[in-house]
Amino acid sequence: MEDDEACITSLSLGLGIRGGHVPKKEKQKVPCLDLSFELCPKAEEAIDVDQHHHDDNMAKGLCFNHPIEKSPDSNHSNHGSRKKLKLTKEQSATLEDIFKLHSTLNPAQKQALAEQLNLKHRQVEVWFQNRRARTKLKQTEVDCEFLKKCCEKLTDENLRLKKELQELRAQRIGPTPLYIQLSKATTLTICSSCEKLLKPNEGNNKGTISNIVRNSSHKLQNSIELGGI
DNA sequence: CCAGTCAATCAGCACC
DNA sequence: GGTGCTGATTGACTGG
Repeated sequence: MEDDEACITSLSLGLGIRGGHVPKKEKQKVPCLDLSFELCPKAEEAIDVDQHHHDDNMAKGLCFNHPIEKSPDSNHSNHGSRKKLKLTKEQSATLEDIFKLHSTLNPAQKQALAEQLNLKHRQVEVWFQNRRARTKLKQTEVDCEFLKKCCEKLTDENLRLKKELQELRAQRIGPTPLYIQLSKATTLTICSSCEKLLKPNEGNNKGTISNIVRNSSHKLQNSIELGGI
């Protein structure tokens, strides 16, 4: 794929920027790496001392990730507990840099990066997997927080608008406390200006105080709904 | 079917 | 000892 080439170049650039002082190994042969993967830790250590400039971890004996030690059939422990690889600052920084550019890598890129960092292909793969998962998790948390704030704002706004509406209604109606207690349904059924809603026998009661209040309040309601607010 | 990815989970380690 | 971070494993899913 043409992408491979381009991306490998960018990987190399990334690494060049970050770890300029680390010379890119001249055609570091895979067999060499593979050999180390197949050796038991001690044997590998011996070879590493000879062949590789290793990082702090290896110097401290902290670089433990060996497939032979954790072959698929030997589930967890060959010899009790496993040690955990801790990436060096430089390794982490390089991985981070590249992750910023590409959150996923193709196999060739992973291999190239693994060789650059003295890691295994699988380790790079796992690192990117975890990084993606944790980035996603963080983003989800951020989104969640954002939505929570939005919800709070909308609730406040809703409350504020309700209050405002209530105040406006009270102002227009004047000092008649009856109106506030009237439900929309009630005002609609009794309104004289809205003939289709008017029940036939309600005409008789038009002149009562309560109906006058209801009528006026419904007229106000209509005007508010139609264009006022 | 296989390789790659993801989600869930485990587990070691450092820090408090 | 509890907790957070992070490397590693496993199983399910998916596209080619």
